[in-house]
Amino acid sequence: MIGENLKKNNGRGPFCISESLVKRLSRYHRTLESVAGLGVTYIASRELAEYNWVTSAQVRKDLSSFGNFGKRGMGYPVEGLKQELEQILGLDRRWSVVLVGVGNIGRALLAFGEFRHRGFDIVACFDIDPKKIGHGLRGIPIHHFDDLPDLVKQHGAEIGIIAVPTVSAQEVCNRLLDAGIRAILNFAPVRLEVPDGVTVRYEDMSIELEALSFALTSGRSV
Amino acid sequence: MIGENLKKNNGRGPFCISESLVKRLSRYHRTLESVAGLGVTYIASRELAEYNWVTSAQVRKDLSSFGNFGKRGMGYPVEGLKQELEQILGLDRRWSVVLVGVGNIGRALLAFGEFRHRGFDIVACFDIDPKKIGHGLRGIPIHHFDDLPDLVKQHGAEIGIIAVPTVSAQEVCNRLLDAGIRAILNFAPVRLEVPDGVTVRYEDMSIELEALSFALTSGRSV
DNA sequence: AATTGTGAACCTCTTCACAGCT
DNA sequence: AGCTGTGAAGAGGTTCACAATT
Repeated sequence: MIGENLKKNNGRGPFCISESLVKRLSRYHRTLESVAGLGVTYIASRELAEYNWVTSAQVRKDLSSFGNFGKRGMGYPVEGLKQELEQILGLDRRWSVVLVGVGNIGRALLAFGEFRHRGFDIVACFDIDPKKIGHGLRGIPIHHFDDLPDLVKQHGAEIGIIAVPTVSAQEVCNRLLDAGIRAILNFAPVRLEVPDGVTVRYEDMSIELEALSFALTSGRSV
Repeated sequence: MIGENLKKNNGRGPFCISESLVKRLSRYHRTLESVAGLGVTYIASRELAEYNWVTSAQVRKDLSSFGNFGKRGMGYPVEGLKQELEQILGLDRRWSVVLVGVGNIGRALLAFGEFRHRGFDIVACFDIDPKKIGHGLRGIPIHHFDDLPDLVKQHGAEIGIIAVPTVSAQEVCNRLLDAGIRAILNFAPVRLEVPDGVTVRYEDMSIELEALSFALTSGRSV
């Protein structure tokens, strides 16, 4: 969905980037993190490609939509490219995240240390069940959902995670938008209605298992 | 990646189905489950489309790759189509799943009741940490990883979930393949090397947060 | 000699538009 | 009249292949 050459519209404009491109950039970034640890200073598109199961042309095209980061004959400078990707992806800072719904998924996400490690801090979580309020999990307090706006403002949170039952997801989404949240990770298996300028990503683990079920049943790979 | 009309190759052949098509079929199935509960008997492609944020042509094309399930002038029979999709997706049975790695993600998945609800039973889990062995979680025993082959056979498990650190993922994958597993859900952020006929799905929650980070940083939607 | 950056070709998936049923 | 099923057209994303550069 790249409308035009992004280099000519750097950081501006309403251009839509394909989901797959952003995911690939994230993976390139991880690869760079790990090879940087090994002392590698330059990496060719071919190597970056092998690690991520894409073609080298894909890597070059992906990177070239954001700038000319490589040196012909040498490849890409590992540290430099890593930093460029961090700027592009917004990984050169930490993000405050609020979590709504402390049921099975919610608790699982709180236990999942990887988010913090990747720069995303769950600063507060919310539920409507009075029995859950107050009992902090892993040092993160559980608040009543009504206190959402205050706490979002207080923590400067910019990302919301929805981990409530499907029927409540849209309502929770609306409240998050009211509180100023513009980016949502939704674990409820339902499409959310949001205005322009708000990004929603969907995480649906059951659907991945169903894809495996399909593959085993049909004998086709997916 | 639909090679040819699937109706003419029904259930046979090495045809590859696009990831997005399978996911849409799963969503259609869920929609049918919920409208079936409301007593609706026929549903038009337009309605099915609205629930899932796709076009009605997309719905018709998707379904028509597997058969002629609709009645012109009326739409699709809810119950009939639901059953067809269950057959196509392999959701007309239960699946036995083994989970490898009882760290944060592993425990989270065990706590996540949705899998069982959708027909996937985690029948055994595995770890290499002797301190964890034996202590069952939610009635599911934790075995030593060495016992994997026996228990896979014993339970007739066909799906494996990998929830171990990145460095061990490929090794665990190989052992799962040795044990006869042909479908894997991998939570480690690394591409797995597998032979033809094996399906791997990747689940990477951090990458979704990074996509949100990108959207907020760049002002572009994803 | 090696590797990037990129226009063009290619391929896959989505949407259009309408013939064909009910 | 209403809706499906589908060939054709369109859009978007990927790969090819080569000129440009170090």
